Amino acid sequence: MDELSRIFLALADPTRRALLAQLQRGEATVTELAAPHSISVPSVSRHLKVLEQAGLITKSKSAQWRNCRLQPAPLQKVEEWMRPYRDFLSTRLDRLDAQLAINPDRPDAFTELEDR
Amino acid sequence: MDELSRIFLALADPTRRALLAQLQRGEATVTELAAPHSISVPSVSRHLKVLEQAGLITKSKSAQWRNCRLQPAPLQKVEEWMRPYRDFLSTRLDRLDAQLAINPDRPDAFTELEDR
DNA sequence: CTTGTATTTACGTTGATGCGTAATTAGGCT
DNA sequence: AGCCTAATTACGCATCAACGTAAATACAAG
Repeated sequence: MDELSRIFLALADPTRRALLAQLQRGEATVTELAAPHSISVPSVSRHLKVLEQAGLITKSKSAQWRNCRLQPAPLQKVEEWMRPYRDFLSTRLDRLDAQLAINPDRPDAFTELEDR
Repeated sequence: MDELSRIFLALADPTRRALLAQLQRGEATVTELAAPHSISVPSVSRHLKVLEQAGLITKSKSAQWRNCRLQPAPLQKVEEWMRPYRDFLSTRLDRLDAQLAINPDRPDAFTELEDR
């Protein structure tokens, strides 16, 4: 399992994305994070483990509490992976818009023209 | 299954990301997309179905061929989802303010935020 | 040392995922 | 019609993901 797959898989769950959203407000313990959810605390703990193994969060222990904190690196990796697509799709859309202004009946006649 | 989960789940597979990378070069049929991979054509067809249901590609049929093409909307949705995280993680002062708003009585709870 | 709290791990179940092979649908061609 | 190619769907199988309950671990305080 490569790193990007771990990151995307971690993000592919609404509960885990909600946990990340909670952590935007600052650090939080496991029970604090579990409170707004209807699922059990062990389930939240497992979700946090997935997020941790994806590098999206880190846990620092003080006594029996684990303070969870957001980490920026994985999301930066996602940005890097997306960059060529954003460049490609933006230029492609621009050219498609231009083509639609000229030939509104054949928007797909433009596809093979693009080589990068 | 919400839309973002479908998108992230579709991206959480190396084969599917490789298929998207191939489509950066333009349209391609199913067999063309399957050629560089060691898996079977039906498996690639199923992967493409996942990508299609996530909105990442569309298929236009001409005769018995399906021309697959990249679609920008889902990746833009991912960008939108990531934006608040990028803003949050970029500046340390924001984190400090957020932490003070949540835990005004425990100023030492965010001392770890100052490293890095 | 015992109790209470926070968290993780174990266990069993359920549903989803990924794969290859085989069968099926669909279109073009002679 | 018959045949060939492209693509999807059906089937069986193995693996993995998510959940709750229950047990286990870790730590602080009485």
